[in-house]
Amino acid sequence: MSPGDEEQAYLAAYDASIFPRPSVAVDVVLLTVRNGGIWALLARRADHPHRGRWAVPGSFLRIDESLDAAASRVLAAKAGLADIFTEQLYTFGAPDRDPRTRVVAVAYYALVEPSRLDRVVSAREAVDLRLARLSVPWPGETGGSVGALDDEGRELGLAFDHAEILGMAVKRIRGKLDYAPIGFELLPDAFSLRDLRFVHEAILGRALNKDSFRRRIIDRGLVVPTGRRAAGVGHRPPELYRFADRSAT
Amino acid sequence: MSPGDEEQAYLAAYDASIFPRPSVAVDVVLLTVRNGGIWALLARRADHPHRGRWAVPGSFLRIDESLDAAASRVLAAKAGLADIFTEQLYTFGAPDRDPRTRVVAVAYYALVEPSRLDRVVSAREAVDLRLARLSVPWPGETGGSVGALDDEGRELGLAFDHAEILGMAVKRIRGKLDYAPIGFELLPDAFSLRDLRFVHEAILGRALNKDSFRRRIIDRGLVVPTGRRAAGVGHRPPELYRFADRSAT
DNA sequence: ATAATAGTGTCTCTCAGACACTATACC
DNA sequence: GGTATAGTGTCTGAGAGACACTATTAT
Repeated sequence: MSPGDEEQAYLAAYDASIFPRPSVAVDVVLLTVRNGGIWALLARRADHPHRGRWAVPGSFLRIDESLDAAASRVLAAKAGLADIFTEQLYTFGAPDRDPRTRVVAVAYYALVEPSRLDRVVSAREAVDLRLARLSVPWPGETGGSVGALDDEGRELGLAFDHAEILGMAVKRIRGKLDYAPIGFELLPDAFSLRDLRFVHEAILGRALNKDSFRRRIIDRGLVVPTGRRAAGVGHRPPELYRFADRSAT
Repeated sequence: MSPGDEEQAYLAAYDASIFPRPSVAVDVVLLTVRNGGIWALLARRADHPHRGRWAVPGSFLRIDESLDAAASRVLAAKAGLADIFTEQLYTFGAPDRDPRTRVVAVAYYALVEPSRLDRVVSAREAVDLRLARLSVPWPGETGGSVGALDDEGRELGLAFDHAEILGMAVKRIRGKLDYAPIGFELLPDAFSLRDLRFVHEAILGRALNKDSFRRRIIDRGLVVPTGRRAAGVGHRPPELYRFADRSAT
């Protein structure tokens, strides 16, 4: 028996069903920034458990699908979105996080420009799918649970451990903002430096110095002026910039 | 039927077995720093697949065990270690990463002072369990695969996607080093600033400025002098410091 | 003209790197 | 005393915050 045959025989005899297996779900925190805050797409649960509560969109992982592919599938199915910045966030695996059965949830986060979401949310009746403003009760990158608010500023009931998942997403983008060009994912192709600063301020939850922000962004070569200016803004119109391809850096 | 009863009935009727489920494994990259390099604990695989190749220690997740608990269990079982700094790293889920069956691997990394590992590795015959120096072919936080070397500097064959898992661990600790006190996890209770700098240099893979490193560490209040000095070093003995409890900051 | 924001120039403060200099143990 | 490293003092340059000042458009 050659080593290759031996390995083939081993694999053929391997019984994958001897250990009880958890289910694996992929949940995607779709984030955007508008009105000075961070907003997340949430779906109202139609079924038990946690029926009527609001949940981060997700799906069980298919048996021949990569984790990244599952995240893309969730974004396409729940929000009709493709080509979105998406990154793995953290994996949640407390034994009792889902009362049905053991579910290990691989969480992702995705960033999208708000105008691409307006269509998504208005297409539904905004009853079972909505954008909710996040309320972050901790400063900086402390971490912890994060709530979601309805239009009147009341806390929405969140399903499972999704307050923790939202908290991890906020912590992550706050941490990445300083060294990764993620602000651009939340803006249209052309934007003023003021727009970009507002995005950063919303994510960080604090005001930034106007002048040093401008200099930092320009000095790092992250943006390129387009030569166009915004119009009809009621004051001196700002130069519009676009994200500089990182290959230029 | 009250809402509570209805939920109970739903959960009782829920059949968790209708979807095929992947296996979930927890792999732990146990890292230490010595001789100017980063070293990882690797186990030689006794069985197919990848028999004879070197793998990051791991185990299948038990059905009632949290992910963190599984990581601790792996450290206790494979290295006899408890109370080690451990943190979730990334989840690897390519459909073909294990030829036996679909396995989603939740990777952790752990940091330990090298003297605590000498016992572990010498207890075995160093045939099926060893520390291997990592060879990192990329600068900074670029990311990518990382190899492991034997005592003669030859590449060890790694199992599965474990070169990628090692790479993610190195990328993570390089990124965390600047803002998190992880260097102390790799040193005994009392250490000189020179020792600490060598740990940082080994992790980052580049030399650091002696003077500014000293000032940065002291000015941030991360360390407290013990009043003791190292002895028998052949030159002026350095002050020994200990890690300052972060509550003091 | 006025309001409002865009955008520039300059000063200061902090921090990292560089480097010179002194200190101290072991040989 | 020589050697090797510990530890301090000082200069310089880069970058952030603060602030004053000019520029430009809508009303």
